[in-house]
Amino acid sequence: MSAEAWLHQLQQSGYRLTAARRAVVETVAGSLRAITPLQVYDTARRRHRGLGLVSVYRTLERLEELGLVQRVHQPESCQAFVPASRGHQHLLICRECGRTTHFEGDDLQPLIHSISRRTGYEIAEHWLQLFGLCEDCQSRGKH
Amino acid sequence: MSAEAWLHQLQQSGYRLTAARRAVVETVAGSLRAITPLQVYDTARRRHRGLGLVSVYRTLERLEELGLVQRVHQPESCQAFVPASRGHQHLLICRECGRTTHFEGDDLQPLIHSISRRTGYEIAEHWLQLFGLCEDCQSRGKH
DNA sequence: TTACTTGCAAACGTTTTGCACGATT
DNA sequence: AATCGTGCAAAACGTTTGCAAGTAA
Repeated sequence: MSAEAWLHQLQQSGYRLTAARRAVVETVAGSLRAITPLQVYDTARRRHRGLGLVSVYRTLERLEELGLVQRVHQPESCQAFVPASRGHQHLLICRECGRTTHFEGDDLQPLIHSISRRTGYEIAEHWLQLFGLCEDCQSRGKH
Repeated sequence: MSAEAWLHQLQQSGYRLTAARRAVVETVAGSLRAITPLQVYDTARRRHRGLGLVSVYRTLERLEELGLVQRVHQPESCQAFVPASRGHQHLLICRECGRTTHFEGDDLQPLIHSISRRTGYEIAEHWLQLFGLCEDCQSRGKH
């Protein structure tokens, strides 16, 4: 989804369109990689000089509420965000560059049912994440 | 695995057995729930009054290196630890009380291969986590 | 005796909050 | 004009580091 669509959705939700929000949205909506608030700040500042780090946090929070971004959990840190997928998808993350790709999960329902029956847990949610190297980082490593 | 076995393994790995380590190990090894360093500190202090929070962090770090504990990533926070499973297992976590259960993953290899082929990523690791309510918390909720 | 380990205090990096000013609607 | 949003500064967290004193081997 494009930055414009995100901005539109923010506005539809009763939020005002400001230079700070535009800068953050335009930075994150276009990102293929998981980026941290500080990285967003550094990049978005090129679009809006006066941007404060606080506004990055506040905008990311709103975008997360609206389901437009999601936090990416990784072994080393859980501070980065990527544009969210529509519907339930799983994440494939490059350990090197943070590039993320969404994919449709195989049908995990049979497994989930079986675990639920076996353990007595009522299962509400699941995360499936794959970590590896994207094509670019593979070839970069071979040089 | 028991606290004794953990202590033994620490010693085998060249670490000294101290009151601080004993207190932390005895607290974490017996835990069925994911607990944070601060929770470990509060609990372990009952066993060893002079314990410092710093030693909790340092001991958890060692235990993680030795593969005796693992960090649990959850939507709200990624600070908690549980005793690790032997071999590759997946986690089932109670959203309410943090109780964790390990389970053998279904065979995800076919899925992983197919994603790898489709995306060009070289996949090195995967996480599968289920979130829900354990039996105790389900019945507690019904009262 | 030696080297490792400790707890304290201070430093750190990240995230949140209070607030007066500024901007959007 | 009214409210919402901003950036700054400061506070609040969780975690790490430097260090002198204490302890296991």
